[in-house]
Amino acid sequence: MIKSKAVMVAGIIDDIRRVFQVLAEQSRKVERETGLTASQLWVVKMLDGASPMKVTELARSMYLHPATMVGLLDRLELKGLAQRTRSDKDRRVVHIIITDQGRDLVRNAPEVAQGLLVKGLEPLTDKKVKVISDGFEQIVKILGVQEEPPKLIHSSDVNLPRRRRKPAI
Amino acid sequence: MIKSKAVMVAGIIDDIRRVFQVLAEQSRKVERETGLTASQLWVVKMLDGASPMKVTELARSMYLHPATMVGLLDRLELKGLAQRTRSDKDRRVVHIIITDQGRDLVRNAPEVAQGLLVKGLEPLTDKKVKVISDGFEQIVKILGVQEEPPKLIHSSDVNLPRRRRKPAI
DNA sequence: TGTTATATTTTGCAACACAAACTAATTTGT
DNA sequence: ACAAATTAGTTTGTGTTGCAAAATATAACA
Repeated sequence: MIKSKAVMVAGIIDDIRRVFQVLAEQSRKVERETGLTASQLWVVKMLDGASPMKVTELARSMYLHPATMVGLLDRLELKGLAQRTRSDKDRRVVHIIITDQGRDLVRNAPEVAQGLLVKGLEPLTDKKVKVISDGFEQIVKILGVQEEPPKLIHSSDVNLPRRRRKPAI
Repeated sequence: MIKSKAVMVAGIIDDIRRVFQVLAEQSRKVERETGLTASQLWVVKMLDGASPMKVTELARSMYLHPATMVGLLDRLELKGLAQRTRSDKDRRVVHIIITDQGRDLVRNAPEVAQGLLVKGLEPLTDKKVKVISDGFEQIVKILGVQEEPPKLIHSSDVNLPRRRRKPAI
């Protein structure tokens, strides 16, 4: 019997849920092993990709509130993985840079999903991998289109603090 | 130019990361709208699928620690979406049932990813949907195999409290 | 009967995530 | 030039998640 589209969609959603579960559990395991939470590791990786970054840039890239990012950075700085520097050009902004220790960590970080997936996808033929890859791109596109507009219409006030209320008195 | 397998694998990992982001953001939006966190909503949906359920059953089905589930249930009970009943057969166990209000909520719950995906996948041909579906199944299988053994070897003590230490005195 | 196992709960802790308010610096309007 | 508005980052306060360890209460076993 051939599955109907509705059934397949339901299956996809269920699969996503399961992937979600497994990755969450994985990240908890990594946390126990390395003392770094998934969020923290992600920030470090972000910095590894592009080093000085502003607080707001980082927050937006992770869809987080700036206040949340400050907390994350506090902990990372405490662990010596990132460092804050006040900008000279504009003294309001803070440049976050990754430390050597941070880079080391990224090198040796147990790749959460990566290791599993690389190993799991290894034995498949290129063609099969391509099929999977295309499927994911499709999903990202579907989820992405819905996600972009609010950011572009008014040029990114997503996850930034709401307009400050007039201060009392 | 044809992508190498390594590049495709990297792409898949990046796509998963992006799906993760989008869903996390979605769930925060739903939380703002309904006052229910993703975890809470998920428990209610679980109960909607099979009501009465034991605390431990629920915890295991969500890969959570029983203590974590207790907190979730406290909040759900407070909101009148679930209800606890002590079993008569075995007075240690607690049966969790979903309330009418809980069922209502599930009916009208803004389907986090579901809505987006159903709408996004709607215009695609059955064949394309199948390709995507197969891809996800593959990923789940890859992530799953690595994940199963610890549960099966000793018959599921995952996420159950560790052996209690001999009580002091 | 006493020991051991099971099911749930309580307590204590750390991280995450946000909103609101605050400080300091910069830009804009007049 | 200077007051008002904006921007960047931070602090403070609140609620949720998640776990481990210990506490309870009940059941099963030896």
